[in-house]
Amino acid sequence: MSGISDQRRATIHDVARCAGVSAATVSKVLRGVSSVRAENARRVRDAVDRLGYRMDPLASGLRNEQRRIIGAVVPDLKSPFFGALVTGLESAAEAAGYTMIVASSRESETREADLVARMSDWRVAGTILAPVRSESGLGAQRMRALDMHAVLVDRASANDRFDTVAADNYAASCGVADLLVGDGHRHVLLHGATRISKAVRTRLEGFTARATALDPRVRIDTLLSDDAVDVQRLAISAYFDTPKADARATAVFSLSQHSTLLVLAELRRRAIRVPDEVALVGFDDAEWMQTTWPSITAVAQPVDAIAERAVHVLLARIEGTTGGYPVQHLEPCVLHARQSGGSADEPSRHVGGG
Amino acid sequence: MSGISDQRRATIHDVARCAGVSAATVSKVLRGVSSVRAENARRVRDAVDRLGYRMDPLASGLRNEQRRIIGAVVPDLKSPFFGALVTGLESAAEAAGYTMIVASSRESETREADLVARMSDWRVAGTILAPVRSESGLGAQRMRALDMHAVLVDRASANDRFDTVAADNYAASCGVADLLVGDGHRHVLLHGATRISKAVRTRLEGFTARATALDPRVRIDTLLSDDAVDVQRLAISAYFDTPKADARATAVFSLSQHSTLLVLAELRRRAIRVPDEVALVGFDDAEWMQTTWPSITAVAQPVDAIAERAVHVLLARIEGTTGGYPVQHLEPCVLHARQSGGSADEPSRHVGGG
DNA sequence: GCGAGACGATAAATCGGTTTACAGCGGAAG
DNA sequence: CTTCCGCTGTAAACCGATTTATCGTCTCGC
Repeated sequence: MSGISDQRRATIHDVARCAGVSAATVSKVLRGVSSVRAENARRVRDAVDRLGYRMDPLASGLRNEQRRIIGAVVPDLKSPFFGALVTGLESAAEAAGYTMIVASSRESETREADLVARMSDWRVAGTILAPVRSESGLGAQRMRALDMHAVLVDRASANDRFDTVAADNYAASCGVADLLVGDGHRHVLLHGATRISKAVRTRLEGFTARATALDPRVRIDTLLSDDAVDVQRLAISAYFDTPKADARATAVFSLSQHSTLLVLAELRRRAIRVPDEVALVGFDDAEWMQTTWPSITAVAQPVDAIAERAVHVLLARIEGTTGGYPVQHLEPCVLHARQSGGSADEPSRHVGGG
Repeated sequence: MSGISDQRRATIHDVARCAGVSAATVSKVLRGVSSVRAENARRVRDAVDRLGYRMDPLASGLRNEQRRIIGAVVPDLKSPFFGALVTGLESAAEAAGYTMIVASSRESETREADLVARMSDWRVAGTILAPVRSESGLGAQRMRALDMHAVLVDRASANDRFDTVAADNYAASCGVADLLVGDGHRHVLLHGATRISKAVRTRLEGFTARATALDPRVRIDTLLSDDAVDVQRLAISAYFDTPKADARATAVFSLSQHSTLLVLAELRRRAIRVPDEVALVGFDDAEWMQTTWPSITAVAQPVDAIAERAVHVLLARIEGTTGGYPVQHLEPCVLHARQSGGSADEPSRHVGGG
């Protein structure tokens, strides 16, 4: 409050006095507990309106062991993926009457562990953690030690202590294999430009397994690194430098958004026609991929579904309605077939799920 | 807490008992107040370590009028700009010993006003609002009514009640005019694809004023709309359809990131060479703009500077070290001259500031 | 008419800290 | 020797809600 207008906020006692009842009665009315005479309830509501009373959510939770707060820790708020995730989490939490506290670990595991501890300081009812590395990283360890309610999201697979929610990377990559191999490609380049997280590894495995199953003769090259952009660019360039056309892939499956961008730029610079000479399918969709020309065929992660599922699973744990062992949830991705993938006119379709 | 391990968290009273002093003394030690004998301070710190005590930030603030919390309300967490902004705000707030509570208004003004009120419920020390529309929108009105400490960022210009912090859109656009007109362009298309916010209008005005000042004969076309993508695409296409080459612009200044993408895609589809036939400069930089080919000349907004400034200005108000009228802060942008702008070999340079 | 039970309301305890008012103590000044 | 002051430390009040224990009242059944 900025000094000038010096009227204190109304407290529950002010409301009680104004309505001629006790604070306990006001509390009951406000939280919808029965056992209040209709007449008194009305007077309380009148007083609330007249005084413009609003409950202090902090004081409200003070006496309870847990507060109606859900913590969220994500590695990076700049990325549209986590931005969308947080937005979804916020909606779902709000719908359930919880406030969200968001913090970014900025891809640092020690910071992640700190933030988890800070969430515990706030006596959050539960925490949703998108780990920097994996389900067994520092943050998850800390949560285990602090015996917190939590759900691991995105960069996490099955865990023996916490529920997990993630995109079905494996199935989605199988879907990409179906598309490319089904389209006649027998030589594919898998390109990964980010740190090799569990998610990226799973994508690689899914594609390889399915492609090999479809046709054992399929040839798969891989180009993985998390070097600087220039180095990676050179690597891609070198790959496509090969004189014999049959020595290089006819399709690229890029395993992350960043990777898609890099490959695309390099193909353009070399004036390789997409998809005629080389088809391109990317993991992780982005708005610009519909807008470029050619538009980019990509796997869209079900970020809203992940967010909603994560909150629901967490709330179930908090309320104790689920018991027993933790569950691994996989949400189906959607493959948006656009121009760069080759075979056009194919509708978007769901791939995988669990 | 998940039930099994049933040891309550240590409270300040536990620490006091363990150290053989009173809770008040522990409180003093913890908050670095002097007037505690060195011997006692040591014993308190020992007890804190032994018990693993951590303060409850909620209970801590309960007695004070304000709590060490800063609220942030942004229109959209999915956008990298606001994601980066929030990350910066979080860092700065944390460095000052505050916790941040972030909420997304999802481009809705009524929701914005709701969130502001909710921040006030939390007794935040101050709020940083990136308004959906402008400095006179519903959120700012509510903050005024609630007499809150606040700073408006990004989509806001001078306000008679709150300090504001934003990128220096005007000066940056002047810089773009310098670049393009200086490069010989005498016919420029200004393209805006998003809702016409105050920021976009300012960019337009800055460019027009400077370009006209440099050479009164400069011709400026404008294409502004917030229609659906397809409609906009058609509009751009139509613009470049003109048969006479001298009837169309030789350079495009796109006023938002989305707009840059749209224009770029359309130029590509029509196989118009960038920058040879048409130069392109965009407002708002993105990672992909360095990676595409040609790379995109763009104005980078000083998001970290904005965040840091916003927090510092807010803290100054909270602590009452600034008085008098609110101040409008403009942070200088950086123009990254890359390939699409034409004249290469020019280093990035700061444009504007205040 | 009386005890039991249901119902509504409230005073008081509680949560975990901070702040205030005051007390004890030792040294310096008068 | 007394007084006064500054320095430490503590008990108690306080913040704004929830929850508990208690109490009065009314009704019902016997």
